[in-house]
Amino acid sequence: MTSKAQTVFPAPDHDHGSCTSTALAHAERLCAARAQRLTQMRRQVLEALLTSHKPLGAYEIIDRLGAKRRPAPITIYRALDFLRENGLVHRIESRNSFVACVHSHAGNDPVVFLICERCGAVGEAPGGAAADSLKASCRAAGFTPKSPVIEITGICSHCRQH
Amino acid sequence: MTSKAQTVFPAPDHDHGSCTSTALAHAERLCAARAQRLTQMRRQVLEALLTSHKPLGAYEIIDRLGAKRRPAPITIYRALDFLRENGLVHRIESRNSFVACVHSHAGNDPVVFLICERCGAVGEAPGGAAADSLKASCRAAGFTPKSPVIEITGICSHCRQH
DNA sequence: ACGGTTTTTGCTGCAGTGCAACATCAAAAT
DNA sequence: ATTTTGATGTTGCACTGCAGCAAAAACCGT
Repeated sequence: MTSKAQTVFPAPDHDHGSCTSTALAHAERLCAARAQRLTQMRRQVLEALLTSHKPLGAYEIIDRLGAKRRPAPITIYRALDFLRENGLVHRIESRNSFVACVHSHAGNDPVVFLICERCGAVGEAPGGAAADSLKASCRAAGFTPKSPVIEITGICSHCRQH
Repeated sequence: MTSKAQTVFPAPDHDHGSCTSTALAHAERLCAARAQRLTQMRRQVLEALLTSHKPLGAYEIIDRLGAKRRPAPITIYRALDFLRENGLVHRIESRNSFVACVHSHAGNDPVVFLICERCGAVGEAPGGAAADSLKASCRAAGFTPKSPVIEITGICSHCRQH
């Protein structure tokens, strides 16, 4: 079961470097396939999110690539918009912050974000099962759903053990 | 089925006045029972949310009670904190705004917010069924959940018909 | 009614979020 | 080569949300 939990919450000591470069390579392939441009700026923003492995706010992102010249907030938001449109980044609504997406999402099943209060890590759990009952609730209310947001705060498996 | 949908999305032409005063009376009873003080400020903020029947941001709330003297944002947030702690108001995370709660929530089942993109109305659907599968997802990830946030954007029953 | 305590509100200031409008510059299409 | 599109830079602004302190109001025991 530990192995299963790790697919959602990577161990704190896992190989950041390799998972970052894997994700970057995937982003490049995906953009190439779609004729979308993964520019310097966009790549840097994605990279900042990948290496932090936690949700970051716009200003935190600026701080992390601010060595040379600090881009304005709007620049970050535009890069984030692009990355979100291409499914490379998610927005955490309850935190006004953003995380890099590590999976390839199966179909358009909604994702459940598990947000650790202690360490700030965010895991993505499959939401297929919950989606069915949510759709039923929507139907009962005569509501036509578009994008479901499911965010759960709590304590992650690693923090739990201490 | 229309009657069922109306329990989640009240008809645009329903009797605001009576549902507002009912909710206010309920708030008063609840605060009295808990020895909590429903002060002028708090009451006014709740009233603004009830009469609007849509989510409002802090500044919008200020505008609605600003006739006489405009309270500072912090005053509004404090009133909102109080109202939320007592379950009279919910925060819509994906909008940074707040709605008055119209039901008595059964137990601590999570609520599903259905947010209409067209008219801005927010309905509260029961989330008991979805909660079970979400809890299962959490367990599988070794995650101990606290407060689930479920918000779904889409088109409500009334807007659908036009 | 009095003073003391607690709660609530007012006030100032600040950091972060997020967008609009416009200018500039580079790449792609014609 | 020219036009069109897209990306970034710049300025400015409005909203969100809280910290810290001071003043005012409500509560309570005597």
